[in-house]
Parts: sequence; C-alpha cells; structure tokens
Amino acid sequence: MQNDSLLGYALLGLLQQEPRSGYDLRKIFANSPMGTFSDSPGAIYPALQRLEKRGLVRSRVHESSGLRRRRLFRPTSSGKRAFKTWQTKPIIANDVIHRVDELMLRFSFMDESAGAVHAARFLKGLAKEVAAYIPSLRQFLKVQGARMPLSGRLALESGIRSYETLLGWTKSALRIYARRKKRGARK
Amino acid sequence: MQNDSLLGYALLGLLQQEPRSGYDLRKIFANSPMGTFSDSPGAIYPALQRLEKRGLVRSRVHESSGLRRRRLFRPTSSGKRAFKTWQTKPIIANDVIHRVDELMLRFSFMDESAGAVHAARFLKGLAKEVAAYIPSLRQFLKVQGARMPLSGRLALESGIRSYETLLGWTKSALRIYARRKKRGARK
DNA sequence: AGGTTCATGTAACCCGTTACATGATTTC
DNA sequence: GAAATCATGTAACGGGTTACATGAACCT
Repeated sequence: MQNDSLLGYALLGLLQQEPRSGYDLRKIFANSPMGTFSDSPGAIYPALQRLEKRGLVRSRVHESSGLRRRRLFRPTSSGKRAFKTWQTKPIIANDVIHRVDELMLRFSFMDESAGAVHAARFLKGLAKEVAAYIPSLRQFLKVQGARMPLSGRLALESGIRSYETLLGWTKSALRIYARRKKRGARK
Repeated sequence: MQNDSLLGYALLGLLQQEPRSGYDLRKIFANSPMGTFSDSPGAIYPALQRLEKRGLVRSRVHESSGLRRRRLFRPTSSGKRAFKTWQTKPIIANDVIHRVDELMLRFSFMDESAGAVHAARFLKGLAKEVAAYIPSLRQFLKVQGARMPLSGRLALESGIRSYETLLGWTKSALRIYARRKKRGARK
C-alpha cells in the first residue's frame, strides 16, 4: 500500500541495512546528520506500528539473557518491494520544487536496495529536472526582483545558488558512478 | 501566544507588505518560489482564521461594486510585534540543523519589518552557526564514511556542499549590506 | 446559456510534537 | 541504594492534505 510518510521510508531504509529496534533508530536520528528526522519516541514507535500493520515490517521481541528486552524490526519482502518502488519512481518537476528532502532520502539508500544502475538513472533524472528549474528561478528574479525588497531578493538568490550546488553535485556523483562502472567492467 | 506554524508566519509576513485576501495569498504560493508552502485552501483559510483568533490579524469583507466579495486581512500591531520577535530572535545551532527553511523565511522579510541592522546581525549569526556546523559534518563523513554505502556517502557530501553554499551566500549578502551602509552614510 | 475563473469555506484523515508514564539494567 | 541510561510505549493537541461544496462574476 502507498501512503507512507517520509519517516516511514527512512525507517524502512534503515531496517533494510540490518534489523534494529525503535531505540536504535532513535539513536541514529539523534546522532547522525541523517535527514532532519525526529528522534522522539512519539514519532518513531507509532510509525513502526503503522509499518507493521501494513505488512511492510515484522518484529520480534529479543530477550537475550542479561540484556534489556528489545523489539527488533525487519522489513518483509513486501516492504522491500514497496521501498524500491518508491525509491526508483521517476523524478518529476514537482519533486525538485517541493520535495528535495525526499529525493535525497531516496538516493541515500540507492546502492543498497536498487543498485548502481538505478543510482545513475536517478542522478540523470535529477540533473535534468534541476537544470530545467534553475532558469525559471532566474527568470522570476529578473522579472520580479526590482519590486522585491533586498532581503527577499537575496533569499531567492540563496535558493538559486543551492539548486546550482545540487546540480553540480549530481554531475560529480554521476562521474563517480561512471568511473566505478568502467573499473568494474575492466576487472 | 506563541505557537504558530511556519505557514502562519509566512502569511503574516506577506500581509505586512499589503493587505491581501486568502485568494491573493494562495496565488502567491502557487506562482512564486516563495517557500515551499501549500496553496491549498484547506491550509490557508484555517491558518488565517487562527491568526485572527489569536489577534495577530484582522479582516474586513470588501464589496466594491462590480467586484467579487473579498475578505482582506491585515496584521494588527500585536501581529507585527509577534512577527518581529520571531524574526529577530537569536539563531541557535539547532536552527541550522533542523530549520534552515524557517531561517530563510525569517530573512526574506527582514528589510521590511526589522531593517538593515537586524538583517546584518542575522547574517552574522547565521554565518557563525553554519561555520560551526560544517566541520562536524566533515568529521562525521571522515569517521563513518568508510562503513557507509557510496550513495549514502554522496548524499552526505551533498548536504555538506549545500551548507558551504549557504555560508558563502551569507558572506556575499553581508558584503552587500556593508556596502549599502557605507553609501548611506556618505550621502 | 454554459464553462471558466474568482473566492471562500468545511470535514475526515494522517501524522508529528510534546509531555507523560513505566520498568529494567547499569553505574557510582 | 540512588541516579542515569536503556527501552518501549500512550494521549492530547495542532495543523497540513485531500476532497468536497458553494456561489458569484466573467467570457464566448
């Protein structure tokens, strides 16, 4: 089933690396730059319950002697499928305008769950959409800039720069995948 | 009387430029790169009602002959005060980690509602916090990079680049305010 | 006269935030 | 034996999304 929050996908992605408990996941969000996700129990435990209810993960309580009881979650095959579907769906213009965070999350787990071919395809699609969006921002700045206050203009300029940076990143990332592919083929 | 969503502040900021209707505001969100806000009526009209209930804006129905009836909103003095307080509060580390969008929104309306002095102060504070955050991301990449998949590493690299771009932007924006101040003084 | 745009709203649903609660285990 | 940390949860609240509803004015 569709209808999962970003947090749900982040959890699914992390659980695909290895089985983890809710507490493990909270620590990851608290101690790593991974997304901007909340490490609060009120977000994570309900999200795990929803994933389980939808059949995307299953869990088992571990009571290793001497250790605290932990409920370990792992994705089901249906969960893996749903994740990959979400991850590899084509990039549309609106993703670049309104959902850059989601795009980066999708890419973060690309190697592990979809492979290098999908990673390269993703980067190409992203580069295309970003390259298409930047001129429209420039155009807006050119047309509307005069009647905007300085700080507004500068804020827009900041947005443009950040998309330019993103575009540059996709290109350098693509080069890395290309190099890797060549080396792999040579071996 | 705190507790306002980002959308609430965006609306307050726009209403400070000139009185507008809900429909005006929707069009702005639909047709400008302003934030990533929703232009859906289900978001905007309730948000305006909340602002009015909290005394931050007031509204009046206009029935100019021959025109459609429009409800025009404008900020109250208490609304202006609340906006400026939010806008000029000191920048903390967590803002840079979790709330860059909010920071840019605060800055967008800086000239109009707080003035150039506050704008420069804001940029200095932002530069300081961003400059402090970047090394910790680099450190994380250095320590954890080896055990991360390529796509994860690249995603993190993208985040670092975007903070570097933001830092560069704050500096160039600061130069602009400095220049402007000098020119103003010379006059 | 009929379709489009203007303009304002409401209701169900989902989910994140904040705060609270509970108990076990480790640490000093 | 007290405090901190581990570990899992729940409940109230706020607010955004989606979808639906309504009617007036404008266009052809």
